[in-house]
Parts: sequence; structure tokens; C-alpha cells
Amino acid sequence: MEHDLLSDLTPAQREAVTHFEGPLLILAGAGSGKTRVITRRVAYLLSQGVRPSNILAITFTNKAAGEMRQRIEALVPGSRVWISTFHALGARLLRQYADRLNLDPNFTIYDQTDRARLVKMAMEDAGVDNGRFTPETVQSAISKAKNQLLGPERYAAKAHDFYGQTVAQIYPAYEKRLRDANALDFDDLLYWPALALKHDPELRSELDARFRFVLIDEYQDTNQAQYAIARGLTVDHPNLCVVGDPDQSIYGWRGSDIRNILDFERDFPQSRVLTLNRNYRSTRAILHAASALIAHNRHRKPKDLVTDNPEGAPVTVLTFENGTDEAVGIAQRIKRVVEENPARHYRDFAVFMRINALSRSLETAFVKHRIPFQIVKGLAFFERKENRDILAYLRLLLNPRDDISFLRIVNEPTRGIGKISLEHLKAYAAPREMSLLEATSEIQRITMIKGKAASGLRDFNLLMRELRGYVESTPDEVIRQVLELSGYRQMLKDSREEEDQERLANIEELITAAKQYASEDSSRTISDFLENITLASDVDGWDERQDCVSIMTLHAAKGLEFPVVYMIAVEQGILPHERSLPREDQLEEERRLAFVGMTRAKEELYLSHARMRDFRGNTLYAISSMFLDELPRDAIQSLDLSASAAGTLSAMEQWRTGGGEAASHGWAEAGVGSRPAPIPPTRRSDGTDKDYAEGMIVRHERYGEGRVIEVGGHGALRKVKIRFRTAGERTFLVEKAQLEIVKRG
DNA sequence: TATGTAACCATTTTT
DNA sequence: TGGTTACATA
Repeated sequence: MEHDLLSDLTPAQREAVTHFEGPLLILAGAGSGKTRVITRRVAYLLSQGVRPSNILAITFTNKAAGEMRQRIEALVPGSRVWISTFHALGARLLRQYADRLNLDPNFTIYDQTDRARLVKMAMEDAGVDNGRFTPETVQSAISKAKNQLLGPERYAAKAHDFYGQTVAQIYPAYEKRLRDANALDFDDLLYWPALALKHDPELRSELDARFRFVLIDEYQDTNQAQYAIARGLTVDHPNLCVVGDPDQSIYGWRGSDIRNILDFERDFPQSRVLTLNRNYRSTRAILHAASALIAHNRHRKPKDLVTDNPEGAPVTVLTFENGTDEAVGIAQRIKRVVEENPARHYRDFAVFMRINALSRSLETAFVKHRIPFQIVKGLAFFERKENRDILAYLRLLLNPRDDISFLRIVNEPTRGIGKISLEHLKAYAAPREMSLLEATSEIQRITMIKGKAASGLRDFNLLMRELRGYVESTPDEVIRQVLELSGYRQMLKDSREEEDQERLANIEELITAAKQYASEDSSRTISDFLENITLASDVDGWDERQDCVSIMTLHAAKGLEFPVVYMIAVEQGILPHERSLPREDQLEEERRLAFVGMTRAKEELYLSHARMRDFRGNTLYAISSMFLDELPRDAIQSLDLSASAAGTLSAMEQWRTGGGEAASHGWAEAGVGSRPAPIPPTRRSDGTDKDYAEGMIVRHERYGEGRVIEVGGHGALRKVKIRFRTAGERTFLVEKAQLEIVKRG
């Protein structure tokens, strides 16, 4: 048994697996087999007689948790180790110990959208008229505070500038709203358990004893609240094993604190540190390029990844004319390879993007060329209006105080309840500390509401009462009843709109999903189903069994691997993202993001960019990413497929090398790796009104007035760079720009 | 109150 | 470019 667990491991891996008690930090480079190490380690602990219930393993996504569970099951059948994400752990602990925390165990978990609405309400409560403050920015400030375990009081004490003070006013109102609605937000799932572990010694030691061995994956992406939880669980039994890679920390914007991993040795004395730097995943060429890139991060401990893998094909930089060409070009290349090479399947390919907005062009191209694909965005299906509506019914059913859900569905389908009536209802409920649903029971006392609105609210109240009789039914049955009794099905069925029939089909699919979810474990309730959806990550919806190309964000790609990877829009402003450019730490995080993407590739890696990119309506000049310049020339080959290159190259595309492994050195002499040549001029009539020169003052319909600071390019690609008073610097194509000349030089 | 149209908005990454 | 929200109208 023990022999099986260790026989195929390297000495370093074996040491990580067999380390028994005491803190352990495993610095696991990309592709170094860390998932294998963690699962083996759990199996090893079990083989040493540790009880399954004494082990807690934390993963970054539910999908990863499920996979680990399966692998452990394969090694040690029947063991019931607790494996989940931090958030799912938090939710479960909070429901279990609800009474000690003065919580109602039926609390609702509010997602991003709900939170934004609640923040908006809280802003009104606090009397902050949202001129400069958007609910989203306030929400993220509150989120940050909670991640640092700062409650409203301590946050207020620390708030010095106007912005912080404003948020400090909204924060308590937001918390009150949450409490009143018996709801928690994502951060609360970490915040409250962390505080409980700090302030409730009895609970802390109970949990510490329960989880004698704790393992945390992706430790570089934990935040302070998560750190506090890990800490609290490992005081009496300091058997904490964390696995991570500082080079793959990509969630700093979400509050993750890279210091958690950097300071581990200091925080956990007598800890053992092991490094896994042998990569089993990628070709040398890919590793060489990725390593060279990440080496540009200045705030980084130098670290080398080594491999015995073959050199492989060079990393290829593809240049396209525009975003459409890029999407179509990649789709065609993939299709051609799959059709010509029987060993390649669509599932071998992945396309990564920095921002979701880029998925549309890919979707269009893949549909057009009939290439099977899936866009990995788990929540998208549940975020459709019709599904959100149904889910809101369910949430209100389980938690009658959930006013956000109440407001969403009280008039869906329409029951003649308008804004005015709801204002009256709120005015009645608020001073009485009642929820909106509760207030509908006393509708006859609210004299301001009459007629259709009054009867509508009464009907709604009766509906919810009736539905409550079904909460114990199977998840799919509950949803079915909601769909029928609410009149939602009738509404969609009666609609003449094509779209509404599709919506009905989506809800049917939701029922199927619920049924399937329940079938895996008969004890699962509708409440479990809801929680599962809310805590789902994007990759959780990814079905790797399907033979299709996977399209996802770089963030979603973390932890995955594919034989062939395309990274698109490797352009300045996108990767690195423009919002990250000004700050070095954020720029370095972008570089890590690129590194994560590159190291997902096992055999082939393509980095593409376009000369022009359509963005929110207008076509902008795209500059290839600085990260491409940071790749060593001898590690990449370039392939220019843009229209401007077509003039010099006879074929649609022309490799500058023979391609493949044999030529992996031949292209260096050919001067490959150099940047695409300037665009050859194409004549066009010169509108005098578009004859810009530096120093001119122009006006843009959206960005207002600005000064021309640069003019360049030729013909159709003539561009003009303008520094706006308020909107910063932007570059436009002269031909397309909506500019009005205010003052000539 | 419900519906349609217009202006208007914002647009990273996500548990 | 497209989705959402505000407003006017029936």
C-alpha cells in the first residue's frame, strides 16, 4: 500500500508526501505534479492511521475538490475526507454553528449582483447620493475591508481620506441590510468563521482537534481572512501543509496576499520547506519562454524550472490584422489540424483570453466554422434572467427575510404591483422591523395600497405560503412547483416572443440540473442546490469529457493543462491590462497571469495579437504586448498573417522556418522574432478636415477636448494619438475617428 | 401600471 | 459595439 503510494514519485515529491506532523510548505512550480503530491499525501496520512474525519483539504475551486475526492477515493476507497473550497467550508461551518454566532442557519448567500443592489440601498440609507461613488466601487472597498477582517468600526477608525470616510458611512448600513435580510455575502463566509476562531476559544479548539491535518492548495492566492482561518485551525495541531507558487499568484485584486506564502516560514516556526521545480508538463521550448518572461518580475525570488521533456516546437507569435481575423484564423488552424492529424482532438485545444469581452469574436468564429467549443463560464447559465427569477423564488422560500429576492420576483410575472405600491410596502415594513414578505401578511392594514396592487400582494403572500409546503420535496420538484404555481410557466407559454420559449426551455434545463444534482446524493436539499450554484466557480461548469475546444479566461485556466494552447489579444492594454499598467505590483501580477497561461501548454503554445482591435464600437490601434518583447528571440518564431504582411508574402501564411522540431534552431538566423514591419502605405483621398498635426486641439464626442500629441501610420491605417483633459491618452484611426478640429496648431 | 423607445452607461480578472 | 436604465406615453 505504502509502496504503491510512493514508488513512482521523485525524492522531493516523496518527502512532501511522507512528511508527517508539523508545518510544511511545498513550493510547487508550474507543472511539477502538485495535485498528485497532495492526493498522495492525503492517502499517505490515511495509511498512517489518521482518521479521514481528521483531515481537511482546501482547494481553490469546487471542481478541484471533486477531482481530488475522486483521486483519493481511487487510492483509499470509502474514505470520507473533508475536501472543499474555503468558501464552502465557511458556509458549512456557519450553518452548523449558526446559533453560537447569532445567525439564522437558513441564511442566503448573496452573490455579486445582489451585493451591488444591497450596497445601492445602503448608500441611500446612509444618505450618500451616488455621484462619484458607484455601488461597485463601494462594494469592492467593503469587500477588501472584510478580507482584512476589518468590521465597520475598525474600518471607520482607519478611514482618513474622504473616500474611506464615505465608505465608512455606507459599510454599517450595508451590514444592517445584510442582517435584516438574513443574508451573508461571499466575504462573510470567511470573515465570520475567521472572527469566530479568534474570539471563541472553545469553538477554535474544537475545530482544531477535529481537523488535525489541514492541507491548502493554491496557497499563494489566499487572503488575510483565509490565513486567519488556517491559523486558527492549527494552533494545537500545527499540521498545516500548504502548497503554492508565488509565480502563480493572480488574485491580488481580490484581496489575496502573497505575503501569506512568502512569510510562511516566519509565521509557522519549525516549518519544513520543500521545493518542487521539476516540470513534467511542458516542452523545453514552452518552459524556456515562460521562464524568461517571469524572470522580468523584479519582486520575485529567482527560481528555475527544469525538465527532461523534449525541446518541442518553438513558441509561436501570431500576428493578425484584427480581432475577427484572429478568431477566424485560430478556428481554422485548429480545424485543419484536427482534420489532418488523427491523433489530435478538439479537446486538446484551449484558447485563453484576458477579458471575457473577447469571447464573442471567438464564439462567432467557432460557430461559423462548425467547430465544437465551450466557453468556460460556469455561472452564465444561472445568470440568465429567467433562471435568476426562479432562483429568487427559491431563496425567498427558504429565507422569507430576503428582501432582494422579494423585490425581484414580487411582480414577475406581473401582478399589478408597481413601484409606488412597493414604496408604501417598504414604508410600512421598515419601522416595524418587518421583512417585505412579512408585511404582505398585513396588507389590509396598509391603507395606502389598494386595488390591483393590494390583491396582487395578497396573492403573492398566499403563493409563498403554498409553496412553503414543498420545501422538503426534492430540488427538482420544488422548482417545478415554483414554475407552475407562480404562473411563470403560463406567462412564458402565452408569450408570442420566440425568446420566451427559449427561456422556458432554460428553466426546464434548470430542473434537470437540480434533478441530476439531487440524484448524486439523496440527502441533498433545495438549499444545498442553491448554495452549490452560488459558490460555483467558472471552471466548475467545465466539462472536459466533451470533445471540444475550451475557451476561458486566464484566471479560469489556473490549474489546468492542454496539449495546445492559444493565448489571444496579447496586446498592450489587454495583457497587461491597462488598469494594471500604472502600478508595478499590478503589472507584475499581469506578467504572472501570462506566465500561468503559458505554462498550461504541454506541447504547443501560440501567442496571438492583432494590429487593430475593435473595442466598444471603435477600432483602435493595437500595440503588441510588452510581454512579447520580453520573450527571448531564440525561443519564439513569428508568423505574420495580417493584411499588411500579405503583400510581401505570397501565401496566406508563410512560416519563416520549416516548422516543427527539426527546425528549432534554423529560424534564428532568418531574423525571426523581430517585430512586424511597418504597414505599407495605401493611398486614400486626403480629406483636409482629417489632416491632423501635433498640437491641434480637437473634440471627441465622448471624451471631450484634447490635444493631438502624435500622428503616425499611413493611408487607411493613419492614426492619431490624443491626450484628453479627462479621459487620458487615446489613439484613433484617422479614418474612423469622430473628431472635430477645434483649433489648428 | 405596463410598455416602448431613447439616452446613456460602462467595460478586468471572481469565490 | 451592446446591454441597461430612465423616461415618456398609452
